[in-house]
Amino acid sequence: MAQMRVRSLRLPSESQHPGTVSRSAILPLSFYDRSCVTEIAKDLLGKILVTHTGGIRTAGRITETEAYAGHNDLACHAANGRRTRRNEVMFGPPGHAYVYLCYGIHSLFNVVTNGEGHADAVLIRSIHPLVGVETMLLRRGLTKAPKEFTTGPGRLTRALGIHTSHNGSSLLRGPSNAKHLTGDDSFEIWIESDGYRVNVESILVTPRIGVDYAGEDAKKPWRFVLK
DNA sequence: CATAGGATCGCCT
DNA sequence: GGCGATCCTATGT
Repeated sequence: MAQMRVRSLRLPSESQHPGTVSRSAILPLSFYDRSCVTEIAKDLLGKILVTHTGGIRTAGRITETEAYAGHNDLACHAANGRRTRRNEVMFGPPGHAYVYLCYGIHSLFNVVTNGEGHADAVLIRSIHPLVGVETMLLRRGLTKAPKEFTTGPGRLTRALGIHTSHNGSSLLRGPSNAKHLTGDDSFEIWIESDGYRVNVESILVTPRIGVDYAGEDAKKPWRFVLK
């Protein structure tokens, strides 16, 4: 990966949640502003997806991603340059959230990559919970933590409180300190690195899930799973 | 305006 | 492994 400039983020007192480290770095624009979406999808494994609202932080380590390669990819919403109100955000600048509703129920979270006009995105399919487990369980309507409750693209968004109203949100900002704000006014999403290293042998590569309609593109090995 | 189908999940058998 | 939930999006008339 090209050298990237990271912005140091000093975490406030809430950082002594188990699983966090004293210092993390929000992924900068240069991380998302790259042309190889499969490379970015791989690089996102091991990073930490964070949401912060009303002073409450929830976060988990990314363990599964899928790359969607814009207009050349029949599995992508922007296949053949299709541009609609729903997928408009994908054509915009990198480092933003593309959140859309799937099967009428699930909000699916993607990060927009590559330069403006290139509708590339990475779908986040699973995280391992790290911060704010109680809050995430509450959002999932659970009282006790099952083995895995933030696996699956629909379940992780629900645990993190992400929904379609966050479509278009920038991922380049840190936490809002505006605790007096409520609901979406204070909702921030970002992805950070805590230095966790992923080695190539621990990455399982498979075709993407649920894209059988995409012909030959359905066979492309663009799903990445942290073993 | 009508309608088919979807980058899923959870519960059932 | 089957199926219902649940509703937006895209597309066609």
